[in-house]
Amino acid sequence: MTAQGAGPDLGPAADIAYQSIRLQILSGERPGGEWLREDELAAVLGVSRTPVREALRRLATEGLVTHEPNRGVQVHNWTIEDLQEVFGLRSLLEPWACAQAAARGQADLSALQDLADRMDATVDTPNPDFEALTDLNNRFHSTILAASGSRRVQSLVSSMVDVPLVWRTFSRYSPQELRRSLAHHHEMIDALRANDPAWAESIMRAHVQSAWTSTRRHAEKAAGTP
Amino acid sequence: MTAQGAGPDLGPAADIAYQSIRLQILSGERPGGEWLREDELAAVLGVSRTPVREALRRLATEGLVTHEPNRGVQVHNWTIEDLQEVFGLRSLLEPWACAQAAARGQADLSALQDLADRMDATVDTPNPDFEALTDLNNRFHSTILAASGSRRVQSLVSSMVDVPLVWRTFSRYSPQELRRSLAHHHEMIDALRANDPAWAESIMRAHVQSAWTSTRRHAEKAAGTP
DNA sequence: CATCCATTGATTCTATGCAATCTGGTTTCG
DNA sequence: CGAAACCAGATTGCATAGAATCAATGGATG
Repeated sequence: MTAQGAGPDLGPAADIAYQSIRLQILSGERPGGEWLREDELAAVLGVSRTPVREALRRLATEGLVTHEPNRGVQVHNWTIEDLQEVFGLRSLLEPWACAQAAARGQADLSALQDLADRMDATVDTPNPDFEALTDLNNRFHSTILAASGSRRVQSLVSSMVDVPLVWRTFSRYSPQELRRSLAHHHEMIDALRANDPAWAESIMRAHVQSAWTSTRRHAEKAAGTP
Repeated sequence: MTAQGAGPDLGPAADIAYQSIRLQILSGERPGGEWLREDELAAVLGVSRTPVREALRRLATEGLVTHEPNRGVQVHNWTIEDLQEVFGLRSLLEPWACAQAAARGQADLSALQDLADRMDATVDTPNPDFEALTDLNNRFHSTILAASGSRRVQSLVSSMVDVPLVWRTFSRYSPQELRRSLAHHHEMIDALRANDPAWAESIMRAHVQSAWTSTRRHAEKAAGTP
């Protein structure tokens, strides 16, 4: 379960629809290109079409699905160019947010430390739980974004961070990449504690860039063998 | 009339509702803090509540209104901190997009030249039409964003650029600021023509930052005398 | 007199029915 | 035989009615 940081603030039924459809897409249950019919989703989820429509519109603004007027919505087909675009923006926004957080000095360092430690512990098991790892990672990044003091950048990034979740799963990381990623987290905490914006920004950028390299390699390999 | 670059892709009624409500907010007809009742808007606009709801949800994601569950939506009250946040993000995203456009070299230079020239002509009249100027300016920035090749950054910025329109009106610019702003536009075209990403990025950042300084001065003065 | 609770009014949220629109296949005409 | 018009099916878009929820008011009670 990927606990989302920014609550959708919708009604109960619309919230159910949003969360369920989003999860079905992220889990790969609804592959790219598939048409999402309002009727079918409403029946499956046990709600009416109205909240389903709201959820779909929201997912469209987040880029998870594309909405064609009078046609319907289909789940977005992710190309390498899409991933490059998303990581390009993340590598711009997240470092900036991290620098802001360092400058303000209001980051919840103990929470970050806790999350980083728990990620260490999760990796140090025989069969790491990559879902739990992803969840902890999301919460780590969310906490930093929250500390930036900009609600806008928070919602902007959080709508992008889980988008390539199908690709950027930790299970594809090499042990070396995994260790490096966790080390980045600890270094970020140190940079924040030192109130050093430049440091915080740099290490976050390195973090995102390295993730992009891993993801690209994975995506290119997958594109070669469809 | 502020022609929006990215079409909302909604139905006819929902589109009408979106455009109308958005304009009423931007024009100041609906002041900050006012509650937007679905019934009243539907009656005024001559459509049903359903498309009005869609429009409101969209405006909420764009930050023009805030949506409180089971309470309704009210138009956002803009603080100086909000403006700072928006300009901070613009000064991050727009220069990046400009650099991307310069690197790709696919910008529609003739269109940009035309827009910049028309802005010059508009300013060179006895009583400049500031609305037309704002429209041309929006289209100039939109064109550059489109040339960046990233649809995401395009929609991200376009949802922020017209937000503080009540504040960032050219009518508050001094003649010197106005000339400088127009000069920036021409310099951007030169940088794009030279395929010089660093130059393009720098001049765009200067452009946004100078706009922020003008806006801040105006906003602070207005805050002092409510 | 202050506080708590119930009731009321207004508004959003959900459900459902109808109209508008698009796709695909069939027919008809040149 | 090819192409354009057309009809049928399905799906979205819109409208409206009922259900759920919240703030506010008034009265009862300690």
